Amino acid sequence: MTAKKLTDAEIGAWAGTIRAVRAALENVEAALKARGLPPLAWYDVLIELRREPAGRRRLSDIGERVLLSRSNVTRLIDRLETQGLVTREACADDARGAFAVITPKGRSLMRRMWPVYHDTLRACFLDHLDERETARLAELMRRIVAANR
Amino acid sequence: MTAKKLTDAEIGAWAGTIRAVRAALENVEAALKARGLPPLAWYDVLIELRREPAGRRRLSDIGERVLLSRSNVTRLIDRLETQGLVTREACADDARGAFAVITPKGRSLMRRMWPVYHDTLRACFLDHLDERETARLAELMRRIVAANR
DNA sequence: CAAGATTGAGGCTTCAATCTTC
DNA sequence: GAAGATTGAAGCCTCAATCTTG
Repeated sequence: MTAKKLTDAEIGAWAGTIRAVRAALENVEAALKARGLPPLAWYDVLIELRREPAGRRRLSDIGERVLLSRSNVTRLIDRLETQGLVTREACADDARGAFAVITPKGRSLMRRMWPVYHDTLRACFLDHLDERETARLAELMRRIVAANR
Repeated sequence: MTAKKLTDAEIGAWAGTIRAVRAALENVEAALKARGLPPLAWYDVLIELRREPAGRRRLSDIGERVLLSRSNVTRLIDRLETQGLVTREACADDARGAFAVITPKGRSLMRRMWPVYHDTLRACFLDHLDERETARLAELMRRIVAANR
């Protein structure tokens, strides 16, 4: 029978990371809402579309790439489509598939959301790390993500 | 007009941290579910009750302390109460308030959940950091959390 | 009026079932 | 049969309104 104990540093690393991410995300969501802007999850989808030269991506791709809410992509795209931020396009090679394509209105929304996202993320997270810590944190988290595949 | 750019390291630190936390949490939830155990949020509440000598805490306290889902505590406690994991108790000093009290069944559930939580957390997160990295990560995240108050 | 807690409504997520196409 | 996507049902979260007590 093993003890299954964690050290104080381990508890601090895990609980602290969760709390820090949550606090930053909550502040970003609050800042967006205060300006009448939609949730961060919308930005998260739109940016993945905008990364592509054609401004579009398969729905199945989106679910894998997105940072938040791996949830039902179909209905998330439904909501963006209702707002005119994306359109759906049939897929030529694979008739099962569908593309989501970012619209000019979608690109315009991103330009309004970015400053809010950027400023809040700096104030609530990035500004509290120096350059070396930022680089180390990135390396370390990349390692963990890579191990979880 | 400012550029509002982030460095690659900053993007990596932020996106990487979110992805790492999400991956670890998803793996923990999956491991619990695979063994027929309830979601981590339940453990998260129970442990806050068990920390107290009397095994109880005011509902308003719980919302502030819990790691995940700061959401509607009333209904979360409702679910735990339905399963016999906690009971509600009136508050003597303040008739507005209510306590949630962990039951023996609640303590027993925690003992079954902990090994799964522990092992998965190690495998998906903690084992990929050495001792120095763990300590630094804890310190750094503590700093960010403290700044967000 | 403020704080602690509960409730109803609406929105989002999750899960399983389904449909089409590969 | 497997993969991409959609749908219905059920559960959970969020928000505002409410009730009670300080």
